[in-house]
Amino acid sequence: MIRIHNSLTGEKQELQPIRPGHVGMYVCGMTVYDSLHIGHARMMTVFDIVSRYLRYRGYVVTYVRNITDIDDKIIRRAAENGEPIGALTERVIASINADCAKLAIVPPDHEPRATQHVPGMIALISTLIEKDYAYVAANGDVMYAVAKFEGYGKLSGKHLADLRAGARIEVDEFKRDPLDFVLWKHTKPGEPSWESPWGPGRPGWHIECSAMSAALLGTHFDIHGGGMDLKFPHHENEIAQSCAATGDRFANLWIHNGFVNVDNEKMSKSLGNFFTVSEVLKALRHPEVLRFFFLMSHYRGPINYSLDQLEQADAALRGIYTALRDVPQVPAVETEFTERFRQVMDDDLNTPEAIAVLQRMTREINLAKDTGKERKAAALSAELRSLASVLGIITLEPEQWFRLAKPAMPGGAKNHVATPEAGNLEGQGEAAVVSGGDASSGASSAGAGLSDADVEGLIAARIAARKAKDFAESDRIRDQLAAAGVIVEDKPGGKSTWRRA
RNA sequence: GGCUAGGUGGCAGAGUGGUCAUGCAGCGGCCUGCAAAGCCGUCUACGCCGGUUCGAUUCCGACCCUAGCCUCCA
Repeated sequence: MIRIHNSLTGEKQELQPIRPGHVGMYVCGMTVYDSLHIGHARMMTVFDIVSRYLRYRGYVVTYVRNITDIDDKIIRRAAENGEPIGALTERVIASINADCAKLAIVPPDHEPRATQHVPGMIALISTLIEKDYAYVAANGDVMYAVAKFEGYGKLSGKHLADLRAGARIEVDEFKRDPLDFVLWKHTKPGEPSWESPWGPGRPGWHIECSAMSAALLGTHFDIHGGGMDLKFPHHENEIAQSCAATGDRFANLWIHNGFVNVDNEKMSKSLGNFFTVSEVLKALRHPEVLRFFFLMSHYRGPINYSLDQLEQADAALRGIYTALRDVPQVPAVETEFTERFRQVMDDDLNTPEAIAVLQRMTREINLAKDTGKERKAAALSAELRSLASVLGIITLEPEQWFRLAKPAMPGGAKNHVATPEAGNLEGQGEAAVVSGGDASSGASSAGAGLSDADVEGLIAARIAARKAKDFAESDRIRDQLAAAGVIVEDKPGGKSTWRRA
């Protein structure tokens, strides 16, 4: 039984798919005017885990994650850049897809774009007007009449009266109620527009998701997700639109992921504490480190971004890969660890606890190796890899992992400056991090620059020296390797392995 | 002001009404030519005040503090 925290009720509830065995999930994706930052990446990773895990548990999942490709910010950015809107959005979408691929985020089944669903939005707005939930304001915009919808505020726990009392919104003379929101914006000079019964214009943000989810998942589906900040007003408004228009229940379960903070504050451009994925990946041995960092804490809580945290993720991964080294490949067999893994993941996707299970397995493997139980070590390793693959980690062969060097980062987190507002799409072409399959990788970023072959040569020389009991020479070579960022580990039987620091 | 999350050991971060989180760091051992890695052992916890209870970090109430939202935001 899988239980998930439902933002609508504030409690964990059992996942009971509307269609047995099938789960429909809609997640609010990106407005594509700038590259992916690590807050977005966490959201992507969280819902990637949800879909991966549900599939692992045997459900057929239809995962929809939309792309908002028409919006004020996009129009403004395109104008600033002096490029067509389509060129901007295509470029940004490509860069986001590249980042997601590095982070092992499985592409959703559908990535609808708002501009492809305008007719559906127009139909939805027409219905809302017919049912008297919406009206055409004097300025030509179509507004949603919030007061007409009885359940407004249920998701976010807000009351209309409180919202009005605390309203800091400038009073818009065209609105009947300060809380009413735009469904359709009448066209303004130089902006893209679509024909509609209310004249040329473009859709408001909230209606996009109502239309796209209905088009791909129907009017009643299982899971709706997104970032915490979308709870109000975006998701509240979606509910108001969809339920009012269709009379159906919309989403059963609402999942909201927590934020990535920097110095315990939300990342934001105004604070200048904003990190793009491509920038962060340059400081990491492998993108898996960032993914692991996200998984180290529960998806609903906030996480504080720091290089120190990433170091810990790197160290934790090293520990797991170390156990998997020099273990023969055998078929995976389920044990009590698998059972425990499912138990904790079934309980609201507890990835930190799932990682703890992997780490307990790591110790068991090491112990088995130390006591000569190689079959047991191999079996556990296979099981560990199998479980890790559900989380999308431990994707490399251990020897590949240990040949990757951690890029040199001068200074600490403070030197890890925020991305400037402009120009952070530059350099998308250069790979920030070597990929797992890249054989000749690693060496260049280590600074002292020993190739894998150089290292192997020195290791062989050192083994010979040790065999001859020339420990002075042996230690000299080890120091030489250490200076180049290579750590030697001697094994029983006169063998040695190595890894890059 | 309203709403929503939180406050756990040096750090990160789970969880539980009375035996272990886990990782990093520390300390003591084993192993090693010496290391490294690994293994074993070990130390520093549950914001504050009441209440329920044989017993609460875990349940209830008040309080303090932090973050987010209430305007576009993953």
